[in-house]
Amino acid sequence: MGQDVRELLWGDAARPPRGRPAGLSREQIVAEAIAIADAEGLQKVSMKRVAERLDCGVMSLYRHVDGKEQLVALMHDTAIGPAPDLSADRGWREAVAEWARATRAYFLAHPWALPLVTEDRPVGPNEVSWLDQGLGALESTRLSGAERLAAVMVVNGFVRGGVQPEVQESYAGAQWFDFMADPRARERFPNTSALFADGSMSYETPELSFEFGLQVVLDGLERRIGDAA
Amino acid sequence: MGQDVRELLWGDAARPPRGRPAGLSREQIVAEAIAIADAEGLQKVSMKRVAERLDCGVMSLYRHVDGKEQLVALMHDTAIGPAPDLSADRGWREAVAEWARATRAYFLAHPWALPLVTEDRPVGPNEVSWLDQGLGALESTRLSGAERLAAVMVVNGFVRGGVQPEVQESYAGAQWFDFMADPRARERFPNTSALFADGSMSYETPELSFEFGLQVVLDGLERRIGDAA
DNA sequence: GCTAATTAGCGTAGACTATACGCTAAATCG
DNA sequence: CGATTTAGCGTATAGTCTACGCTAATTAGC
Repeated sequence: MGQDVRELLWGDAARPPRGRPAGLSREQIVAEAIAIADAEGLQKVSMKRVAERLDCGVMSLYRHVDGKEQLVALMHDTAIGPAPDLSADRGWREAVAEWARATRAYFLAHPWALPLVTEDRPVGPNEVSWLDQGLGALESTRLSGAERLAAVMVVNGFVRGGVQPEVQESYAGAQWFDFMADPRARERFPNTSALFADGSMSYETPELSFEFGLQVVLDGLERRIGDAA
Repeated sequence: MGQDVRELLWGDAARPPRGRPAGLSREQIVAEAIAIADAEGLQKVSMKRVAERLDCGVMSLYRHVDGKEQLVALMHDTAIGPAPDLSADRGWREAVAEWARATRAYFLAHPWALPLVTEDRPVGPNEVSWLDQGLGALESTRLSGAERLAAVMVVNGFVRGGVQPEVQESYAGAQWFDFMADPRARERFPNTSALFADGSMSYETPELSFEFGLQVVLDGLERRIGDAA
């Protein structure tokens, strides 16, 4: 029931008019799974929990979804949705910046997706549309295909890395305090403890850090691109 | 037995001379877990498998490790090891480049660590040393503390993002082919399908993509830093 | 050397997972 | 009215992690 990439991609649903009509739908299942993940985290998403929410038997889910792996992949592709349209004529720099900000907004809205995208997993059509828009943002430049791809991955990697401390307890939390509390930390981790001491690690203004990093990346791209479009 | 950060950080093992002596050690357990992950992937690492390799009962592991979560955290911190010493006087640019290349080498050697580092998890002392060295590489610059931190995270994010397609089947694999095989792909994902058509997505020369991205990031940093040290 | 204290090893059991199989119910087609 | 097709789902199986409590091995103090 639906590992067919074609159906997932192009929406050739083609509901067969024979047989018992479905009460459940894949969309409902995925939506409920996303709701659980948003509220309680990805690891609280189990087939049982999803079935309870939909008031159906656990095995009924498998009529609409191949298994948990596919369900999780669908969660991501559904939650991220189609990429924003960047075809406006603002020039590549602002287009890439918008792409980066939109990506960041997604991970802030659905923090559970962050570890997910690093996993080896099937890619969905919406995610492809994001890649496509990212590449499109660089269309006006004279970068080669491989360079454009590399550029999108630089931006994407930067966004993910920057969002992580915003989204996860451990980074901003008491963890650093434990490390830096020991007096020997000054000797062993001098740079980190200095940063910690002056409050630079508190992540109180994540937007500023993000914009700083973004401008760094864009500056680097601009130098490689040469001219602005 | 040992969620004590202190012991983990500073090696204050302080084996108590009373009681039955230990036949197992945390180091052995972690080493065996790493061996499994290297050979078969992280998800093949179970307490049972580790115990089998060590020829001991499953619950014996819990005398040396708090639980699976801590074990996995220890795997990463042990596998990555202490950061390379970058205190040579090559200037910040080459120091950051070395840091990035070393980070990439780690993920290539232990691909299972890639999804791991994106998870919300306890950070270990070796990982802190990497952060510290990364910050140290930028010591000669006039960047503020927060900016240095942001810079390290840009580089780190870039490395992770760039390594992912090198390490995972799905990215270089038949997945893209499925998407791009359909004639409608040209219309819906024009930029991606163009890249796919001319072979730019085959990831045949990952080093080149990596170096391209790295230079982009370094150029961006250089512009923010102004002078080279 | 004996006893108490301390620690390591680990078997059992419980509470979770995901999912393969096969049955039953509900719909349409001929 | 069958025959066919599909949906819903109960049961059972094979995993997972780990809390608890017992036994064994060692040392400290007497």
